[in-house]
Amino acid sequence: MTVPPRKDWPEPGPASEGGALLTDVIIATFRLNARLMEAAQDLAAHGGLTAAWWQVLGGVLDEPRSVAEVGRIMGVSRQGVQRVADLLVDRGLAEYRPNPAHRRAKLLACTEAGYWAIRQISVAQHPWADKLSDGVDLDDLSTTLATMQTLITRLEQA
Amino acid sequence: MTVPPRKDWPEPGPASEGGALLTDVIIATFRLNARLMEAAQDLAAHGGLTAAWWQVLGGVLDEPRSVAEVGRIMGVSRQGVQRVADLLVDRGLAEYRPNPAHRRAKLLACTEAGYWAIRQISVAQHPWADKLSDGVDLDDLSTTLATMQTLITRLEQA
DNA sequence: TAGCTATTGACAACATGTTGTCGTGATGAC
DNA sequence: GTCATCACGACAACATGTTGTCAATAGCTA
Repeated sequence: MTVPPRKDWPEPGPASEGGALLTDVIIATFRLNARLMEAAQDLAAHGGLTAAWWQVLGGVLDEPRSVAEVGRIMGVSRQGVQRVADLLVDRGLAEYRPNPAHRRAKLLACTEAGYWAIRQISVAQHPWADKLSDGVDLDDLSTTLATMQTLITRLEQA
Repeated sequence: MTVPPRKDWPEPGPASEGGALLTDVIIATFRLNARLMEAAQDLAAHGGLTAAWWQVLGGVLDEPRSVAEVGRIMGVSRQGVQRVADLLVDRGLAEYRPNPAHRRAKLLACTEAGYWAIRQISVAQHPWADKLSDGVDLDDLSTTLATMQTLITRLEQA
């Protein structure tokens, strides 16, 4: 899924100065998210994956998990994870293993081919992240992170 | 489309300090985007719209535009806009008008019902934006906006 | 043990958005 | 004026993710 940039988000300018600034931050968030998802697609392609496959495979890198568990971790419905997981198993990037704790809920595990694909991606990702952040003021980056997390916390409380 | 929060985005930590901070900013961007989209859905519901409908309708608030033009403005394929536009016309929130410059490419225009729906949304949106930004340091918000825009610019250049 | 409840996977329907193809209409070069 | 090219809408196929429903399974409680 791709979230496109919103040029004409219909904002009848909020009264407060903060509200006005926030509006621009919201628009920037949408645009930045779209660009980052594009970049994620490009990076994932280095391992022969899509961003969605990368995400699911990333959820079982450290240890095998049930499909529903991966869904919970990522905040996605288990049905969506299920479809991707079946595709990954189809292509040999992951496999289902018997779950000693639950007969029906098999465990999804990353195969050697899966780890290889992830490794290919990280090789491309490393310089990408360094290059993107190069020259950006560290304090500014910290402030940005803290502010975004403040907004996230407020939105999640409601 | 909803972009879910990534708890386990597979990052083999970049070497530079900036790269590491950037990784957290990226994760925060995904989470914030997801929360904002949820909020947009809630706000849009106040006008009986979905976020996608709101977005398309917002693209023709100031003046009628062809479907392809709206798609370009929003960075979405014209086919996606077309589907939503047909739905909006179906429900009387928008209408097609003859295009003097192109016989086939009708102009999508907002109807009175459409403007009313948008108005309903803005009534709910106004206090929402003020409340979300209330108490957040204005300088921090400015820094956040500038930093995000820097990242966007870099990503769009490549 | 028996039964209730929550979790899980399977399946279907749908929403949103993308890409590809095709025919029509507009535009510019000659 | 004619023709090549491009823009646009229509249609189909597909990708991704959601919700709803159902049956099987685990776990808890009486």
